[in-house]
Amino acid sequence: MEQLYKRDRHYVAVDCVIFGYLDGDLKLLAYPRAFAPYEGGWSLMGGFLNDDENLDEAATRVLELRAGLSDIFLQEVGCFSAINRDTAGRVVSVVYYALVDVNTQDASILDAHGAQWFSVKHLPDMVLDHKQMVERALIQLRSDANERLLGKELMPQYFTLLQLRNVYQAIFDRDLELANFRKKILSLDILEKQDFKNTTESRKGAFYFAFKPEAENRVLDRIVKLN
Amino acid sequence: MEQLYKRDRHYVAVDCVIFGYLDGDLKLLAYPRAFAPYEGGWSLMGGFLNDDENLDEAATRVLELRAGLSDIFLQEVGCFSAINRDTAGRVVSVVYYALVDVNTQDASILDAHGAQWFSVKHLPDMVLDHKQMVERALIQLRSDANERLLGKELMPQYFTLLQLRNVYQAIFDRDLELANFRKKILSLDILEKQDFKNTTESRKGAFYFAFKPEAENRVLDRIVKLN
DNA sequence: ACAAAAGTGTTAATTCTACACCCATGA
DNA sequence: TCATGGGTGTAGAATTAACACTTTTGT
Repeated sequence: MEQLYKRDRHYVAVDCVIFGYLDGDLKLLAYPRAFAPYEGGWSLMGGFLNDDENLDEAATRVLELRAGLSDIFLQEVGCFSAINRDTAGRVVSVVYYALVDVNTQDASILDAHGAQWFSVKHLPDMVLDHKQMVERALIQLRSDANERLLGKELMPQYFTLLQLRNVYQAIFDRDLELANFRKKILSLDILEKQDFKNTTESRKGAFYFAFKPEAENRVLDRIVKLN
Repeated sequence: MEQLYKRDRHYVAVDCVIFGYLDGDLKLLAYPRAFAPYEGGWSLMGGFLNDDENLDEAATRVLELRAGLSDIFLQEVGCFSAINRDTAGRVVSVVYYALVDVNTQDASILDAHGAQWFSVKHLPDMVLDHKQMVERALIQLRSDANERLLGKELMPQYFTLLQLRNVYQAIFDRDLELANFRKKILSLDILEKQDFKNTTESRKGAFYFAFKPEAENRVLDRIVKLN
């Protein structure tokens, strides 16, 4: 082994881009930074990597302990490592995005930290390079959503196809024909129709669907066509 | 700022999955590890991150100084951070893949390190978690190649459409109809036909093409259909 | 009965696929 | 002229896109 002790060591952080779905569009959860410099500036939830955990575990811990979000879908986005990206010292940050169902999470713990949801279409100014992190996370999310049928994580266990379409519209920020979206999604053979309906949004009622457990992570060719 | 000095610090490494195209298939460049443990085991080219460089710079430096490869296309793949992934200590590794044109690189410096090209279809056993790194890099490469028209980096400046198809066949490890590939690629409006031909591979000669400089990084919907 | 959302059907346009076929050239 | 890739054309299948239409049910 090369002599490790002669090498530079670095602070390694994780920063979490927390996405949620609310009121028809995709939201980012941002926190007012609790310490100087830039105290009070909008910031991602983050924390430092410890010796006794890997990066996934660190991100999970940060979300659970510091944001009160548990059992969350997490996906690595990439590293931000510019030398002066953090004014307080050299920190290599690994960005994750998280998808949370806004309704099943405890709002009080978010309020306690002063957290706020922002539409990704109107992001606030953010501390350090956090806005670039959000932008890269969004690109990654779209790419993933195109080949994986996400949405499970943003929605309740049972949902209607209209609700799923609305989530996809929010993720891609574009209109998707409902009739065609239905046919496309159903042809993927990934959802299971339930025998009960959601009647809160219409007289007729829309059948609920749920993800087939096995099919959850199947890689698909393409869900929404770009261009 | 939180008190950085109370946090754990970590060795951060970059490991480079070097892909090349040769004899009709995609190759990986592997090196015999020069130090214990696992001395002599096949390994990726890697190195540690210094305080005065970012990760891209570290990867570039490693390729240049240690592998003799300059002016190389590099793409981040992701982090490997399992606590015991490196038996000599806790090292967080960031994986990159590199695409190199085998013919324009100096073979002697590779030989000097005992480097060898392996077909990605028959990878050797590798040290630590390097084989998983290669597998993730390959997934990333395929995904990128599908939306970016890579190949520029694996081939000479001027190339025929047959050569480009052969590279794509190697990347995706599957046959692609030449006639349909031609039409698809040309419809993307990304290549510029030259007015001279390659006559080494046929009597008739095939026109050379080159990438349009502006279009280089355009994001495309999909180049090869999966399934 | 009617309004409103759920869900189905239909058609045209586009893209994919699999071939057949013609072209240019050196030997 | 013939063998060999280079390059084009085309027909059928599959997918996509746009929009019309039918169904259900609370009021």
